[in-house]
Amino acid sequence: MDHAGERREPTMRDVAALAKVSTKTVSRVINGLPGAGPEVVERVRAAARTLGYRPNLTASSLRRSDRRSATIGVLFEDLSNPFDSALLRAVEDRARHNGVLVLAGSSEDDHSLQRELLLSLSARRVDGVVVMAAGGHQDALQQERDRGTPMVLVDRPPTFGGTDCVTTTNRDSSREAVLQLAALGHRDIAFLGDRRTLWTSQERYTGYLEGLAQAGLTLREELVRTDLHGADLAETATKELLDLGTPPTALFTAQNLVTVGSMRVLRARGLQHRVALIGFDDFPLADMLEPGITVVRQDVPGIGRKAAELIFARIDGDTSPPVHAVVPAALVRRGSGEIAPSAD
Amino acid sequence: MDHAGERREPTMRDVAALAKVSTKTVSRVINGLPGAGPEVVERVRAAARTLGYRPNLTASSLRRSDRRSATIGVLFEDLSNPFDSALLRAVEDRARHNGVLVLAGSSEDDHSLQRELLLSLSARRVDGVVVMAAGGHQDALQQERDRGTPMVLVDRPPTFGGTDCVTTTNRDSSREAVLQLAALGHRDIAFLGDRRTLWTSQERYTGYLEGLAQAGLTLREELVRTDLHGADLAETATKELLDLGTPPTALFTAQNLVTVGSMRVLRARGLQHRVALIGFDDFPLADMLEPGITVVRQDVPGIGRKAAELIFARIDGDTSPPVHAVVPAALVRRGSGEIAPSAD
DNA sequence: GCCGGTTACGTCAACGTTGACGTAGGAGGA
DNA sequence: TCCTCCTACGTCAACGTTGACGTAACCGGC
Repeated sequence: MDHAGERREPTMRDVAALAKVSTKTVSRVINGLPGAGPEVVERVRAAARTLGYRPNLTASSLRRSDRRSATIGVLFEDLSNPFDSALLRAVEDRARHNGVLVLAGSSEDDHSLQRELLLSLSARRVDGVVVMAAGGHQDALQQERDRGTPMVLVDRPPTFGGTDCVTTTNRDSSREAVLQLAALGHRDIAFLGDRRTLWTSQERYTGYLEGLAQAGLTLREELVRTDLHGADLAETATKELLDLGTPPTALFTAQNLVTVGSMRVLRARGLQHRVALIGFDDFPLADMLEPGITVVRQDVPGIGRKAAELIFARIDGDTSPPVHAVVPAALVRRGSGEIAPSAD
Repeated sequence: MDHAGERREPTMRDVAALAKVSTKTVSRVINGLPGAGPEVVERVRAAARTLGYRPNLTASSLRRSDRRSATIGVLFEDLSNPFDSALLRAVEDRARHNGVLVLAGSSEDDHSLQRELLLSLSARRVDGVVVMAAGGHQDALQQERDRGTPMVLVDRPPTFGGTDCVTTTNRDSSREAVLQLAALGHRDIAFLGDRRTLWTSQERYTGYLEGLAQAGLTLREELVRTDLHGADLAETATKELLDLGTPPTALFTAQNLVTVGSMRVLRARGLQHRVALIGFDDFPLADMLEPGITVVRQDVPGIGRKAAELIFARIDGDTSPPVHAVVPAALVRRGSGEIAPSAD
């Protein structure tokens, strides 16, 4: 069954020898090109089958004129994050449809790691990359872009020009969330956000400010907590907020894991029915909690589809001006965002 | 900034010309091999920098004797499933550590799609593959294995010999779950499982049977529902079970999405505090529900690490006998599995 | 019978890189 | 002084494949 035998992999030459034709003819048959008679085709196919021949795409793409590797790179922050993995899946589906495979990596929001991964992708001559840009400078991204690699940024726009990008309605949806809380009578609405270096965090914060302003509320600086990377930091920050003399009556948590962290604290203190909560980013089972968690839901498959569409268009030579596609998010009301301020 | 100019990518030849050395010397410098004087090294580095040279790994691995592509393939069922994506991340971390990139694909539990993806990986000459075998026959997997591609199966063992594999304690943990329910006094314990073609489903079902037997309970065939692929089918099945003349007082849901489906129905009927529930596979926020969901938790990072460890050992030439590693799962008690049968 | 066109092949070089091997020059030892 | 060994390069071919181009055989039409 399993032979550890170190035999060479069969090549076109081997197939050609067995079928008594030239390698060029084998190439024609394998690639389904015309110029081979029916019986020769059958002979070559049979030879390939008996030898267990597999075409070598790396050799092929090295030689071919189009130089395609039929592979794209995907560089997200953390592939185990549900947002990232849903996005990956959407891109992958579209890629498969084009006969393209996906090289996937997690940058952990570290731009030096992102740079390394980008170089690795570049060394493998991927046809294009879909990137969730790490915070901080984007020199490596720009450099790669400038070398001519088709590139689409998702979730966060580039700090340099000339590159397609797909984001969601971060600011507008955040404003909407805050306005909804204000409409219920909340005056002390806290903002809990991820790293300030992230564009999405900034946008959502701006939306928060706009919401407050539009509702005629004044900003209480001490209700703003940022740089909460991960649920643990969010928990700590939420506790601090609730321990304030005049604690917030509503929380706007501007990221996935931050929402989870805040939820944990509210539940631990039995406040989940008293303090309103709206989170940015949906997550599984948000509807099954008590109360259900009101969230701003991004259209993740939509974003992924759009990003894939753009990257493949660019790969196919589309040279139209760069696009910044904005895929709308929607407020999903489930209860936690519909709690009015308590009367005490 | 962005020049669409169709200029050729610089190669070693270009660098060599600029640095006034031979391509072989450039190769030595790029690969950090000895045999180049310090000032030549500097000259070559400078030339590479000015030209924006990037080594071409495909050409390199074509020519090199070890033939490594520094790439492995990962073929899971659905990369957007939290179990799969956590596994992917664990494998990816270990791969990165070895300077290896990951080509990821979703087989959707369709063995003909899996075959196609496997051929794609093979054409790219990946150094090895980590596969969650699709249900049904595994001819394509075996064929690939027999060609000498290092392979590790995760979650489900191979139906053929000679291949490493990493699974969890499906049967033992399922038995333990059922015994816990029986110990609380439950006599009508339902089994809800995924596709019967899946080895994990079969194992968990066997564990369920063993649990019943060990507790001295007799199997009620009508309490067994299988082939529930996805939360929707699970919902329907759960409703049917609850509508029986003598409905079950406890549910053992043998997969992720099945658990979610059952939970939805229990909540919709207000039974979440009356009908006991233990699920196989943990999921995010299971602890924050009311009641918390008792689950059998697999050690996903552990499984991923082990799988990665095995595949890289094989790639590095380890020829010891094939291993079937079993990573223990643990019962996590959160409430839903600790509900005693109601007295009516 | 001859000519132009088409079909079905084959030959050859090249894609970018590296292994095998060659060589010039200097260092070091007897 | 001569020989050996080492260092720092260079030359060449080959990895598996395909683009460009060559060619022999055949077909149809006049």
